[in-house]
Amino acid sequence: MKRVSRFIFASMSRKVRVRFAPSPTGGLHLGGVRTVLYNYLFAKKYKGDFIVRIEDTDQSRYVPGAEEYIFDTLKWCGMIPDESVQHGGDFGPYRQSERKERYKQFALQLVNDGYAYYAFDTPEELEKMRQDLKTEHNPTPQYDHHIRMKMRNSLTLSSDETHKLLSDGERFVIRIKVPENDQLSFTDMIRGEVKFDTSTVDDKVLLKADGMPTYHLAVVVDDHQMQISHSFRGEEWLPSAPVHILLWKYLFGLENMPQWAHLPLILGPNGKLSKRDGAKYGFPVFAMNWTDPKTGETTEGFKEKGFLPEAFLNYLALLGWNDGSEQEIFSMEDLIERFSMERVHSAGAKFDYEKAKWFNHEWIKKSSNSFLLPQVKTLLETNGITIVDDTLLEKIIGLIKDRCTLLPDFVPQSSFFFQTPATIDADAIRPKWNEDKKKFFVAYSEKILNSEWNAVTLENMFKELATEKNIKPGELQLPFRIMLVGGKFGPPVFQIAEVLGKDETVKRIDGALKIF
RNA sequence: GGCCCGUUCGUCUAAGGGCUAGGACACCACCCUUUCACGGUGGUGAUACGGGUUCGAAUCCCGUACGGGCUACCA
Repeated sequence: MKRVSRFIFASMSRKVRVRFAPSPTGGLHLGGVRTVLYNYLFAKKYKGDFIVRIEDTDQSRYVPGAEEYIFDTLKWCGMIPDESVQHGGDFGPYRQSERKERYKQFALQLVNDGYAYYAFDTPEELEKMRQDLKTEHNPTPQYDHHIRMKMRNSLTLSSDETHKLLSDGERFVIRIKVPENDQLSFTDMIRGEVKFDTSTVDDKVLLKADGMPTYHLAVVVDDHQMQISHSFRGEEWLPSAPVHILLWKYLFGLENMPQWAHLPLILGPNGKLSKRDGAKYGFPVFAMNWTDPKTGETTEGFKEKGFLPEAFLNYLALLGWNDGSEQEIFSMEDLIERFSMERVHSAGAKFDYEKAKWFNHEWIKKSSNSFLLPQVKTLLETNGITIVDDTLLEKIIGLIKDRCTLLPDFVPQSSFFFQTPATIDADAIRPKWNEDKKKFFVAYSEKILNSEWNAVTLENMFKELATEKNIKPGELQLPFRIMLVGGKFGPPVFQIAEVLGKDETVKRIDGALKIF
């Protein structure tokens, strides 16, 4: 493992302020949630601010409901922003579409300083350029220093022509003028020094024809104005880092640039984890259910699948990070205490649904019955089981939680406590069933009618009677279970009887005896 | 194609030059349990390859291979 950031913390003099900057274009997937988590942990660890900024500069990709969804997800995860569209703060607005004018002003400043230029090329002209220059060795020609002087922009046009086009209202963009032979580098908190040769960097658009900034301009301006100290984002942003370095240099000074960490990607079973393939993988990719407002199609989320947020985040935290010990179960408090960016792995990690489920199982087992109660209760009620006695349900939860990996498992594991089993797995008993056993149960159900009602007594009476009748108690337990539960599963059978109560137990024995 | 990032059991990972390469998930076996689980014990299983440097390399350097990302007026 490469560890690089010792000196970064030494130089961490300013207040820690980090931001999660999602684009509201759909559901929040695994990778996004982990990015939030690392931001959140880092902020809380250093008593800093966690900011959520909505990056909605692409109006064509605006999806209604997506912004709300993001905040709902954060709430479910228990990661509450200190500043955001919903939480206020001194550095707003926190929606980039509402900061439009600021970006333009900086773009114009760059033009004036000679670091950027107006470009009037139409989409058709750009397409033509790409087609004309395309070769086997260069399948995707870039708008860069090689060709900028052959295009229609303020570098090739005279000052008068440029002004005329501008005053005529001709559509234009502003592009950064990337220098030709510059070596750029920065120290990534996870990867160490990363170098770039500016000759391979293209003249990215900074301000679009609709007046909106692109990500490149907006992120730099906002990170500066919001006084962001550390900037964490996915590895897919690494190639555009040189553009951002240049902008920091031109606009606000390299010394004010946040420390960067480019997080490794989370991969699916066959490489890149894609939002669309959620159903195909057989496991969710979104944190919560997401319904596409256009198609009406719903993609299942971890929440609805039955994950506890604690477990979901615990697993995500470990996907690319560990504290060096062999501990795997971490609460949010633990994570805040132990987290460090320098121990984040640099390689991508494949998402393992089996392990995710294991974490959930662990969290269910370690959660108190009362903590689980409201969630299980809701689940049962949506499945048509009315809960009248919370104390009883709590007891039942304690009996069955070892057997539940996902929250919905509580339904089949507990429904027989509330309803007479709809089906009885009689086939499991019939082969070994006989008249003696039947007589045993007739006698047993009579005997327990007058008995003290607890698991221990029930079990003792069961064994005594079996011995009396010369039958091995073990051979009778499975039939008894089937009578009460309907199948071969569930907690110890006498505990089930205890919870069921005298009347119901006797009733189920009688009912089953008619079928066998 | 170019640029950037990466590479330890199937998967997530530990090991900051000195090891029988450790743990977890999954899998298998056994124990516990006359249900299903939990739990316990054990097992299968990895340093991509080739060169250096060194007494000694998973670890440092170079190359190769492979994987991933980026290459939009998307983020």
